[in-house]
Amino acid sequence: MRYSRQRESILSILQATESHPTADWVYDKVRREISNISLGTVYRNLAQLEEMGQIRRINADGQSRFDANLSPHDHFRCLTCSSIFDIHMSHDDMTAGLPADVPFKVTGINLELLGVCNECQIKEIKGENSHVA
Amino acid sequence: MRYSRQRESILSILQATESHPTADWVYDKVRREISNISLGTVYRNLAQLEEMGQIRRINADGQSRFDANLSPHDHFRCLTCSSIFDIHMSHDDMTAGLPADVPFKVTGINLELLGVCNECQIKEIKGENSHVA
DNA sequence: ATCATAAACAGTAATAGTTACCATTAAGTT
DNA sequence: AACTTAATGGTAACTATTACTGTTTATGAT
Repeated sequence: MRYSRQRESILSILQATESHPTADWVYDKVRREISNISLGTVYRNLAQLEEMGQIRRINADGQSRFDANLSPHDHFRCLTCSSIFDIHMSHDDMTAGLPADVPFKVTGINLELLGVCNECQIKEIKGENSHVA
Repeated sequence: MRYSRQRESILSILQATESHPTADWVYDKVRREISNISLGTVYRNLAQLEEMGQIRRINADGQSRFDANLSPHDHFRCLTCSSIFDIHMSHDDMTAGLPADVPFKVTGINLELLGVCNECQIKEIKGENSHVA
């Protein structure tokens, strides 16, 4: 992977915020530094940075949001305004005694495990989908 | 809410599967019963059923998936083929001793709390966003 | 049973977020 | 400095979803 000013700028913008921004928000910000940067470049680099494990993708409603904070943590998402807040709490605490001191009205939990299913692992061994991401 | 054959059909299709289908999959299925049903009708009804709490929406990658199984459970999503599987396990077990007997290679957990943030609760009281979903 | 009302519809157009394409630029190597 | 090719900017295309509009239909009242 070759260095690029665009990617560096995108990453540092993400690292400087705690707001879990969308690609569009990043685009607006990075344009102040690189005025003619293309939106496609922003998307491409966000995908690459995710692939390299330098940022996390959160998919809320219809949009991706990005987070450069790699310390293990979870998120609270407001169903009204779509804001995302960091939650630093053990999963046990979260599901057991749900937040009393937290200014959120929590109405639901989405827990999702990610990985590779059995069938895909088998195919992987057979080399059948080396072409799949 | 008025009865409609279309909505009934959509709901019963969802209740008959464990595959967490997309709107498009539901559309294909329901067309076998109501051949001229419109895709817009499928989307509208899925949104209404969700609103009424009769189905759950799961948002994976760029698409919504739907689940009529209302018993509390979580999901495993394959990063390769996008399949979603039900996980019936306590959150404690899930995050503590992660699945050993399960045929998934688990590489990540997304836990997301949903609800209404402090700011939105205040606005709600003031009646400022009665127009917001 | 007929009628009136508006919810729900089918069909289509429009939108939003994202990806693909391609000619040009520039990072890194020789 | 010349070369190779990853990465870019600009634009077109694509996919999932929503909005619009005239028509149909469920349902409650006459």
